[in-house]
This record gives sequence, C-alpha cells and structure tokens, in this order.
Amino acid sequence: MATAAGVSPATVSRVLAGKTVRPESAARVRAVVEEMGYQPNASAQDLAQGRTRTIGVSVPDLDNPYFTSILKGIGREAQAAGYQLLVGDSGISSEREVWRAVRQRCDGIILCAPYSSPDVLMQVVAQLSPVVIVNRCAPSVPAPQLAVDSHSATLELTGHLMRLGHRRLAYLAGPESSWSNQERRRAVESTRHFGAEVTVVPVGTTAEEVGQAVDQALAAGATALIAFNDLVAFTALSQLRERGVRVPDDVSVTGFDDIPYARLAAPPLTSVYSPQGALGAQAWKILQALLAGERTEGFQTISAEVRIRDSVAPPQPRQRDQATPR
Amino acid sequence: MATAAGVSPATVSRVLAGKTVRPESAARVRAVVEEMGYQPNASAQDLAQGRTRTIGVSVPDLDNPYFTSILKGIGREAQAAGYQLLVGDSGISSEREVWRAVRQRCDGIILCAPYSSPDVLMQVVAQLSPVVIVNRCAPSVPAPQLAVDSHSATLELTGHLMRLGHRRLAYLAGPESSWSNQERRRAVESTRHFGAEVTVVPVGTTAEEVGQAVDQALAAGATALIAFNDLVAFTALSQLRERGVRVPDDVSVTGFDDIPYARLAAPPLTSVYSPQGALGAQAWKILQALLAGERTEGFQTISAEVRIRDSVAPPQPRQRDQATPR
DNA sequence: TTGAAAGCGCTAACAA
DNA sequence: TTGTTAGCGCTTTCAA
Repeated sequence: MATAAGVSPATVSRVLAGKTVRPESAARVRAVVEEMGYQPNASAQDLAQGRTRTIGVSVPDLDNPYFTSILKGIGREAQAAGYQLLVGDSGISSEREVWRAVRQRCDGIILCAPYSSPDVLMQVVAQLSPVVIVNRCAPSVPAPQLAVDSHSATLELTGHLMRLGHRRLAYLAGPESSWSNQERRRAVESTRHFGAEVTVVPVGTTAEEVGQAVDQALAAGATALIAFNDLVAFTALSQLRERGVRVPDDVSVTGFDDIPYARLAAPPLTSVYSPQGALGAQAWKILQALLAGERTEGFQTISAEVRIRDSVAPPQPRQRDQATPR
Repeated sequence: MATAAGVSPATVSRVLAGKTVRPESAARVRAVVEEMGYQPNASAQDLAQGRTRTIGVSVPDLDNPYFTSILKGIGREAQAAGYQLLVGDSGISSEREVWRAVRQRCDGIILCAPYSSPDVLMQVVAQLSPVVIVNRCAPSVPAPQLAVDSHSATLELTGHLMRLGHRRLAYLAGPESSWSNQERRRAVESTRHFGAEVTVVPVGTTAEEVGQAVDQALAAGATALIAFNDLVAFTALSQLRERGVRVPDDVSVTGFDDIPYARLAAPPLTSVYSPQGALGAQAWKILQALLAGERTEGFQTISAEVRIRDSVAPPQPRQRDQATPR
C-alpha cells in the first residue's frame, strides 16, 4: 500500500487519520486507497493504539425485545460516536464466561443483568472494568448502575386503580431473581398501606401456568390483575377470554413495558411504558464518560410512564361472584 | 506474566492454547494466571494469528424482533463455536458504511438485508467476502444466500382460504423494497390462477394508514385479508374492531411470522411461522464453511409453516353488505 | 512535511 | 519440552 503510493507507511497512516500531510501526497494516497479498496487491519490498529473502539454489551436473551430495544438505544449512540457493538447472549453459555469473552475484545462493557446476583457482580466487576450495569441495583457493587424506576410508576398505577375503586389487587409475578420484578412486587405490596388487599401469584412461563395464576387471583377476589410484563398480561387476557371473564367489566388487567402490541390488544392494554431506548442511550453515555477517564459511580434512574387504556375500569359491585371461574 | 511464572512468553502462550507443556510448568503458569487475573490481549492475538474469531452481523433494525430472533440463532451457534458477535444496525447510519466498519473487525459477515438492492450488494460483496446474505435473493450476486420460503407457504395459505370458500382476497402489502414482501405478494397474486380475485393494498406504518388500507380492501369486497406480517395483522384486527367488523365472521385475517403474541390475539391469529432461529443457525453454518475455505454459493431456502387459528373461517354469504364500513 | 525505527503483546518456526 | 527470534500491520516518537 505505502509503496504503491510512493510514500512511507507512516504517511499512509497520517492521511487516513486526517493528520497534516502535504495535499499532493494525501491525494495520491487516497487515490491508491480507493483504487485497491484498502482497509487498514483493525487488529493492528487496536494493538498499536491500545484501544478497540468497540464496546461490549451482554444481554440475557437476544430473543427478548425488551433487551434488544436497550441494545438499539446503545447502538444508536455508540455507532454515532464511531464505536462498534460486540454483543453477548448470556442466556446461551455461562454468564461469566460470556462476559469475560466479550470484555476481552473491547474497551468497556454494559451488562444487562437483571437476573445476576450482587455477589457474582461483585466478584467480576473489577475484572470487567470499565463496566456499566443496567436494570440491576446492587449498592455494594463498585460500578455505575442504571435502571428504569418501575417502583414509582407502579405506585402511580396502583394509585389509579385505587381511585377507580379497586381494593383487591393481584400481582402476577415474574421470575423471583429479576430485580425489576422485585421492584414491581414491592411497590404493589406497598399499596396495602393505602387500604388495598394484595395477593402475589407467581406465574410460570406457559399459558397454562398463567391460567392457574389467574384462577388463583380471581379466587382471592382480585378485581385488578397487575401483570409483571406485557407478555404475561397478554396471556392473562387470553386465558380470561377462554374462561368467559370479561375485561375490564369483570376484572381489570395491566402490564409493563408497553410493547407496540399493547395498544392493539382487545381491549387495549393499560401498561407502564419503559423507555428502553433512552435507557440504552444513557448507559452508553455513562460508559463513554468512564472511557474518558471520569470516575462515575452510583445508581441512576429513568422514569417510566403509566399509560391508561381500556383494560382498566372501575370494579363492578357484583364482580366477586361472577369472576370466580367455573 | 511470563517472568512472574518463571517461564518464557511462548510457554504461557502454549499453556493457554492447550498445547503440550510439562505438567509442572503448566500448573505454575495457570496458578499465576489465576492469581493475577491475566487476560491475553485479544488484539495482539488477532494480529499474530491473522483472525479474530469474531463474525459480523448487520441487521436493518435492532428494535425489530424478527431480526433479533435471527441474531439469536446466529449467536447460539457462533458462541458455541467460540466466536463472538459484532453487531451493526444498518438502520442507524449508511448501510454500506455500517457493513464496512463491521467487516473490518471480523473474519466474515452475515448481511440481513431484506431491503438492499441487488446492485448495491453486487458492488460491495467482494469487499465484504466472506459474506452470507439472508432474506434477500439476488441471483446475480456471487455470495451464498439464504431465505425463508414464504412463497410456498403463502400458496398453502391461500389454498386453504380458497377451500374454505374465499374468492376475494386482499393482500395488505409491506414495504415494496422488502424481498419477503415481494415474494408474499407474488404468491397471493398467483392465486388468481385458481379463480381468486386479488386486491393488493399497500399499508403504511401508522394505524390510520392500515385502517385506510382495510377500508379499501373491504370496499373491494375482500373476504380475507392477508397481512404482510403480524404487526400489520394486529393493527388490522384492531382497526376492524373499531369499525365493528367481526373477525372471522365478517372477514378472515392472517399474518406472517407467528410471533408469540399471535396465538394470544382475539381471535387467535392465523399466521405463517417463520423459523428465524433456524435461519440464523443455518446462516452461521454457511459462513463457517466459508471460513473453512469451502466454496459455497447459491440460494438456500428454509420452509415456513402455516398455522391455522380462529381468525379464519368460511366467508358468510351476506358478508359483502355487512363488511362494508359505515 | 516526511521517513526511519521502535514497539504494541502475542504466536509460531526453529534450535537447542 | 522450552527459550530464542522474528514477525503480524499498524502508530508514533524522533530526526532530518
């Protein structure tokens, strides 16, 4: 390449890096670059410069739109800043091994780690640094953390239900290890302080399990079902329909995340919008600051937004009898 | 690192590569590696070995579950084979620039390029090689290509509708540049050979636009709406509900992709299942063969599967009057 | 403004 | 089995 343009490798490097070079030389180099489609070897650049212009992102499941939306937010900012995205799916192999492998090839890493235990994070965070942790609050872990504030939004949601007249709420709980799930459950439970009766029913993953959970909730007299996320809410709607229980007449239903399908459901689903794109963008900003040498730490939060739709309504007085299945 | 273990760098390299080393030396090296949490520099390894053990994947939109499911399939296989995933979102910046940047840091690339023109692909494919193209058939482009066979599945779907008695079909068309959309449209249109009247109505992106498209289709007397994908189908269901048109009594509706929400819809949505995971896995296999030096080319296809649910039924004789909106 | 030279951290061929 | 040596392809001083 250098010889083809009649200059030294150093000059080629300078031209491509946009440093000051005599215009004629620069033009000649660029011509040859164009002509032979020259692409510098990234590994060599990385080695020489001691950085990769790549960041790692680990998500629990690439098949879950919630996490890939965060990924999109990160990617939008990072790509714009000239960084590449190295993605690891920690649901495929051992979480720690994925983190290690990803981190090895980049300048810093964002961990989307809603299910990881603080202990594990504690052990690896030094090795992975610089690192940003998303959707998992672990105060003892010395790394910046960022999450959606579903707690406040959940209180807003249950407050709304109470004002409509609901007194018996059921929370259809997601995975116990999920930090967001814990936050949401705790917030729903807090509604007891304001006179609500709260039943917490864990739902599994299958439609049948959700159906059983719904039965349990109705048997407990719940007039409003607060599902852990929109998928659970959709499944609950489907199960209620099968049982002939009307929504919102007989029971109100809400979800979390406000996926695009939420407003298309029958009835349109009340949900708590989770700004995943903004979450990802902010995670990138924090990591960028870390890469620039700034010492950031602590826990940041992004607001969620309650979006009321037709799947909630005031409870019917006669509801408890009607709603009991069978 | 080497000096700390009292051996040469070469021996450390050998131990970490699992080559034959005297057990005592190996143990000593491993102990020191463990102790100081040593991680080899990936850039240096890449440079020395002339490969990165990383593959690139470009998708049109990380926020679209269809593409991230393919990504999941690729990741499952690639991670298992010890490869990392470098992901580019070609919806963010210029497609070609994203491809170039991604390809520069890896050993090969998978292009999920349903909207890219064959001309553009033709121009870049040599630069990007080894490359696999997913969901875009461009016979003139000298690179292996892989796609879901929605054509056959669509014929199966319209055949089923015909057998139910439908004679007027409407295709709610997606983006004209999408290859899958073209395939599906062409297949629906082929149904004319078997006595169907086919109306093709482009839908935009907003719910209102889909609503207008639905109105058009109903005005043309369609008794079955074949939507480009499940999102369009969901939106159509929602719009029909608003208009008081019953599904499947007044009109049948079908989608493509069979996303998890399809069977949870009201009524459960008939859809054509698209095996995105398998598609991704197969794309990886082809790329892997390419990396191993095998000369693969040509166009491969993966079967889709029609999944009939309650959103389709025989047309009602009196339907044409009822179905016309307003 | 530019070339020569050193070095980034590793691997692989060669010798011992 | 292991150390020595020579690169891998680039960037970056340092001199000229």
